Amino acid sequence: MPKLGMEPIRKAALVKATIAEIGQAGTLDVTVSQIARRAGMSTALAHHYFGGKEQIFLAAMRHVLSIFGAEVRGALAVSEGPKARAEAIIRASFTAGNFRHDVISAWLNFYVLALTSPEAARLLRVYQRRLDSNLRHELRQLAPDAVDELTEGIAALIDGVYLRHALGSDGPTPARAVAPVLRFFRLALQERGL
Amino acid sequence: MPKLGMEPIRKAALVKATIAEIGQAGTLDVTVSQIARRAGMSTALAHHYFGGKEQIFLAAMRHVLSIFGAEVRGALAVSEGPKARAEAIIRASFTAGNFRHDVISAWLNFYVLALTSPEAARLLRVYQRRLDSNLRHELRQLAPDAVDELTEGIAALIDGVYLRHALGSDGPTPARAVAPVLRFFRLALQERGL
DNA sequence: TTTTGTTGATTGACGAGTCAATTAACTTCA
DNA sequence: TGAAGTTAATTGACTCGTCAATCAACAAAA
Repeated sequence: MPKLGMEPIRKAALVKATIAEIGQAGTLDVTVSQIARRAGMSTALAHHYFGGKEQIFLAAMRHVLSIFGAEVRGALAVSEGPKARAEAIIRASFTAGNFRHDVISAWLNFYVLALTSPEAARLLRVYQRRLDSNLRHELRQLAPDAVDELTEGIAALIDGVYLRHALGSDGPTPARAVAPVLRFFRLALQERGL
Repeated sequence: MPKLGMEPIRKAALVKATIAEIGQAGTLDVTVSQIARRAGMSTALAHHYFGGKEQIFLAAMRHVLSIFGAEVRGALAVSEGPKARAEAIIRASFTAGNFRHDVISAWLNFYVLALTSPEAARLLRVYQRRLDSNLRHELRQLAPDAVDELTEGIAALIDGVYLRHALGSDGPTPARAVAPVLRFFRLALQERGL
């Protein structure tokens, strides 16, 4: 049975299983053995590859973050002009994928983890900064004198709307979620005659 | 030691200890015995009064929520006119108390818990609805045709800004946090010539 | 003496991490 | 080519710790 080159395959399977398991449990309170079982291997092997539970979680979070980053880059690649590009960034935060139950679970638990795990806090800051600087780059070209305000407002709105929809009683509705953010953005531009 | 009428005192002590303990741990992963010890009693007694761990947490959350509700009512009581009252509601979400480390911790963990505990989800919805209807009541008098948009935007902005400041690298700064929300509010009014 | 308050001790379950041992695939060199 | 040696993959069984919950029993008040 032992084939060579299994490491990346197994690691990927564990990451995927971790996200699924956290999604199903709604908590970080999932056992290594649950994760390992879902990924089709023994607990010992999970430990062998990742070293410990927290490192499994962090790998899973890095994965979610990297997908998100790719989506943003993808959206930017096909958008021209600062206004369209800013809107693309906003939209990327509200794709259907980001509203999958397990992804929501991962995000919320990630926030909590960031309260205590320095490594998680670092990762989170990377995400925040990237969103910030992406937005800022476009907004500077639209309203140089109000970049800070606008960036702060839009970034916060994104997080807030996401949170409300993720936790809302009526399930997540990606399409409806973007609306308020875009409205704010356009209102702000309009006010400046753009 | 056994004095009568201990129940409310013990319960209050446990609630307070729970919040403190969650704050220190940053997680809901605190043991009943840690809580009980901090509250100055045995684990058995904690179980005796609350029945179980989850019920202790929920009591703690109800407490945080009720304090928050009281603050909003207090702020409303001294504000006249829809504009001032709306601003009062906004400001109430950003009092120093809400940015205490342990309260932040409680909130984030509460969000996570709401993903799986129906009772927690119910409580959360109570909070969300109250904020919504409070805002809506004032906004209707300012801009009847845009109540929905405005309420949604402001509520989301409150949550988002709170989240960002709670998790931001530079510690929470209540004063700076309100600014973007008030800015948005005033901008929206101004746009409507109010 | 019944009710309320209180605890130490115990139980039963579960979980993270470790280890020794097994298997298969690759490598080397006689 | 094929025997001997090396390394990656993999696991079952085990350790050690922890924790929620229960219980039997004691103390004080009413």
